[in-house]
Amino acid sequence: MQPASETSDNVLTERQRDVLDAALGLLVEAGDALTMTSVARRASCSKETLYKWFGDRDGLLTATVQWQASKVRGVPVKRDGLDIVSLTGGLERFASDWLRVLSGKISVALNRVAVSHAGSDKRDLGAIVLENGPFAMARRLMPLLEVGREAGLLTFDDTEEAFRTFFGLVVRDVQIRLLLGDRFELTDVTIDGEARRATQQFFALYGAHNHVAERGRSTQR
Amino acid sequence: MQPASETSDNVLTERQRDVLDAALGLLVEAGDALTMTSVARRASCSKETLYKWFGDRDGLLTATVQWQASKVRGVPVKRDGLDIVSLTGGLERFASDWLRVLSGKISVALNRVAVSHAGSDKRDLGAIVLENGPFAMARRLMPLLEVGREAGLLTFDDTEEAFRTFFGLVVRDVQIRLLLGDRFELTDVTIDGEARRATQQFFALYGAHNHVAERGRSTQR
DNA sequence: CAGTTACCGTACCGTACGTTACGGTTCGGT
DNA sequence: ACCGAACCGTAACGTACGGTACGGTAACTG
Repeated sequence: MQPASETSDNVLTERQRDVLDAALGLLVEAGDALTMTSVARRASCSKETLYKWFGDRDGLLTATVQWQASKVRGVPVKRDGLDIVSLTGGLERFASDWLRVLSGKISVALNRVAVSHAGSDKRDLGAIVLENGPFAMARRLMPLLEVGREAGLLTFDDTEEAFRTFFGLVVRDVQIRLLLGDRFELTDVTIDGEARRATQQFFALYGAHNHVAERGRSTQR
Repeated sequence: MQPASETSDNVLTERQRDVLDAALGLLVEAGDALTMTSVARRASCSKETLYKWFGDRDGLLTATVQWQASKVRGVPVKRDGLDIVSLTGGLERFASDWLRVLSGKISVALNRVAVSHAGSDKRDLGAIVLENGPFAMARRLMPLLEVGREAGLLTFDDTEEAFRTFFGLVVRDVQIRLLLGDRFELTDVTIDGEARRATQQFFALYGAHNHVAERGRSTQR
């Protein structure tokens, strides 16, 4: 009765991973119109097996989202950068990677299905995407920000506040426009430019020895 | 064959508006699980009438979204503020209104259904929401920004760039978290604080006679 | 080799829901 | 008073899809 994918560990056979990859592809192509039959056909497996492994359709969707999430656990940002140059580079690389993932077909498809299922009674895909999206980003970036503060390069009281501002400067309206189906030209060079701009603006707001940062700081909280 | 709602004008009888209000309420409560039967029952009308007026389910959804959009055409921002105080106030009020709408149940429900239907072959709800959401905001705010620039209070080359940065500073991760089902406490006082912070940070980046603005400007585009 | 397990392929069942059809009622126009 | 249009309520139809059952096959185990 308990499907194997219920366990928090990723105990998936290679075959199961193949099936989930097929489901992922179908999710990207067909969105929420994905059916159990189509997954079975694409993965060359029987529906009975799908139900045995994943319980029901929701379980399959959940396992698919978790499977993708487990694949994108990015490399942690290095904290060795104590000078302004490496901190800037770290932030820029971070923003660049982030925008690249965010604008990918898989990310858009996953966020779409999670949004449409949010608020449902059953397993909450929104929480999973939230956990492996924005929250994971925060967990990875906030230590870097604090290292920058300890090194005297950044000035802020609330690390989460600073992160969320960085989020806003990087993402802006890109994600919501992609989710709403706006055709969006995001070349690699554009993304790098966006990352550079966001990082510069972030330093303008939170850089140490900056009268603007002092002003902003006095009104925080 | 052509439903009445196909015309770009809002030629809706009072009865039709009542029906769409019922559909709107159902959309907020049940999300995409809204059924034709439930709308007919809630609005005390027959399904035959729904099909005659709106063509099919997609037509009903489209008309509902457009109906809500036609209701929120906000008051245009006054452009008479040429001094820094009224410009700041205008931006703050704008940001505050925006966050309030964005975090409302209706907005979340509409964005949810639009996101889940985006990329569909038929009528594109995503385009409608995009047009009446972010794009409408841009059309309303960009003139104000340009008035501020002409008055020597703001400095930027690309108005749309400036607007998108303001967007990022105001919205940050609020909308995506709401869409993904994150429980979010947004009291009125919190929203006002956010609006004030975003406006201050925007002035820090784009305010005239600000060395930061000059720096940022030199790297734009 | 017999038995068990795991799986594929397919056929099948039940139901929910979009869509249509129809009888009955109200109401404005003549 | 009569007619027709518009509309309500409900029943009925068709289908798509989630979920289940079952026969067949290959591999593994004793």
